[in-house]
Amino acid sequence: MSLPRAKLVKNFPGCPVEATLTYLDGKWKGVILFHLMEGTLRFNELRRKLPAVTQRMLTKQLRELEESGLVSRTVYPVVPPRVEYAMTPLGMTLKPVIQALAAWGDDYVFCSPEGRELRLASDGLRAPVAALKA
Amino acid sequence: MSLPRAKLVKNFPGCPVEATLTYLDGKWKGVILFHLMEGTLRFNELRRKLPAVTQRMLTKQLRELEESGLVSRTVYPVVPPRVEYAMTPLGMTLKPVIQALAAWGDDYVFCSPEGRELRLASDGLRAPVAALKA
DNA sequence: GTACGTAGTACCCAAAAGGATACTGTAAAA
DNA sequence: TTTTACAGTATCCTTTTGGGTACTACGTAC
Repeated sequence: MSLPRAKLVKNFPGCPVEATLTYLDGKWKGVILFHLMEGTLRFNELRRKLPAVTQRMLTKQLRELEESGLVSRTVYPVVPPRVEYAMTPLGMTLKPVIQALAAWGDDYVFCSPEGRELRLASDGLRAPVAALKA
Repeated sequence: MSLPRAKLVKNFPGCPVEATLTYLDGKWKGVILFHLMEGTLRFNELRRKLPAVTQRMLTKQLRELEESGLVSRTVYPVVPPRVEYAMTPLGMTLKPVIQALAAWGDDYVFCSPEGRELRLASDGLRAPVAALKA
């Protein structure tokens, strides 16, 4: 439809940040995009990369990503079935975003040794504070 | 506790991307951070910037951001009450992330003229495709 | 003396998100 | 002949998230 690229986003009940987060929202979308950035994957390949996800959830998240146009789904009519998931060109434009998210996570988020709990580098952000000046 | 900055994140049931998203997750956190990046705001100032948020939700989201250590809350014991919210140094490290999210939102997310519905620039990403090669 | 602005809480409810489990059909491998 | 891998669905249930409304206290302005 060749919409004029009017930044109608300004009317969004929030801001461009929220707008983007809308598409990344969902428990597994971040990881999925992260892995697909590296290359096409089959359904069960993805599943193995996300040990904790259930089949149902993986399917759901992939369908949503597909509907957004960020990920493509290609079915090969063979048996056993072969379905490949890949980033679309539009999806690839998210690369800088995913990289920014990953970089921050690497620098500031830790798992407590015991379990699954996350924690921020709140202990004064010793080393990281340098990055602040840069 | 001066944890060695071991990247325990590698054990996270997802990846650094998910880890970061964990902290941005919540219907209003993105917008709040976006606005606080520009400077300290009082509770009702924020509220005016987010016409659609309810008092209860704004409070909740702010408390969560405070608990993460991304935002600080300063109470001035005067009457009427005065409470100021500001980014912490740790919160400020999110700036590149917020900027990346905002940039992508600006470029690729549109509101349909009618209403509140979001849509991606899926019509072939005409202009944006150039950015892909860069 | 009533209303207003400030920064919230408390309580209840609806909707959405996520999870557990079981089931499908085909072909090749064991 | 049973099992395995593949890529899912279907059904049900629990948890989380978000929203609506009413209430608070205090001091000032009208």
